[in-house]
Amino acid sequence: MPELPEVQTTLNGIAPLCQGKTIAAVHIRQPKLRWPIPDTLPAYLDNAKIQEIERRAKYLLFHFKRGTMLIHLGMSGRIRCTPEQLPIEKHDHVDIIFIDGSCLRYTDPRRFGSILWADNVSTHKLLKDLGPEPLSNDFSAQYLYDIAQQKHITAKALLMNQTIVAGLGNIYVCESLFIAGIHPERATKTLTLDECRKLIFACKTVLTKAIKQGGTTLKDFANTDGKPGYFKQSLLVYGRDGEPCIECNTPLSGIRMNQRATVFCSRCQPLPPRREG
DNA sequence: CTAAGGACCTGTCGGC
DNA sequence: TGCCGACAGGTCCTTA
Repeated sequence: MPELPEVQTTLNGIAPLCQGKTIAAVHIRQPKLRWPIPDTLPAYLDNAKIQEIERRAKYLLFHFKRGTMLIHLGMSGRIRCTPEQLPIEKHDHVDIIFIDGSCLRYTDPRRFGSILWADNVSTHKLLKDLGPEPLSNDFSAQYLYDIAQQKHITAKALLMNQTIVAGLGNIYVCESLFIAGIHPERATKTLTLDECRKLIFACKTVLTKAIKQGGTTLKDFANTDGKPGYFKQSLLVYGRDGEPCIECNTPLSGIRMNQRATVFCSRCQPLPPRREG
């Protein structure tokens, strides 16, 4: 469940339940995630109190006095916080038990997620090059336009690149490009400032709505409170290739870009807007 | 720099 | 019912 809205939904769900709590025990049943969970993690967490939890891009940051635990959910990661330790099921890789008996549990079938420690978040390898938060004012039309001018990449790659804007993924990029009327293969050099305005607006709108609806739940279930995300029913193009465009009825096109499903409307998102004369 | 591909994993679904 | 390939919300790393 991993783009920004899903991570934000996770944060909203767990923060009230574990912020301020002190850790009594850490159980690591499977340390082999995207990277191995550091051997030193349990020692860092032992008897430590969670001061604050925040989200940066698709990472959850658990701040302690001694440093920060980073959690990335990868493709299939999930976190729940329950009043007590529930029976352990397949893929429940890590439990963090608090002194009041409640349990923060990390579950991840594909194990593309990661749990790491950072002494200093601002210099951590995985975080230091992240671009601005898409919902912040730093993610502006002028900012995007300036970068678009410098790059020889496609519009889709522009928004997928976490060093340019941090938090979008395959679903929300497809959705944003559609709302902005920009073809995913459009060369960023040809984007106008006005088109960048549209893109910025589209990204912010989609993310905000998705967060409001608790994110997108594709297959399986649930967030931290057991409810699914309801944004799936609001998806305009993702997962709908071959189906009619909601704007013009043209069957949506499905292509692969960098081995990722890409869906768009060839009429609402025309390719070379033509080039000049 | 950019593009493209592999790598890391498990589960599910469609086709034969 | 079983097997096989394709595909799934990510992203790092290596190779052209």
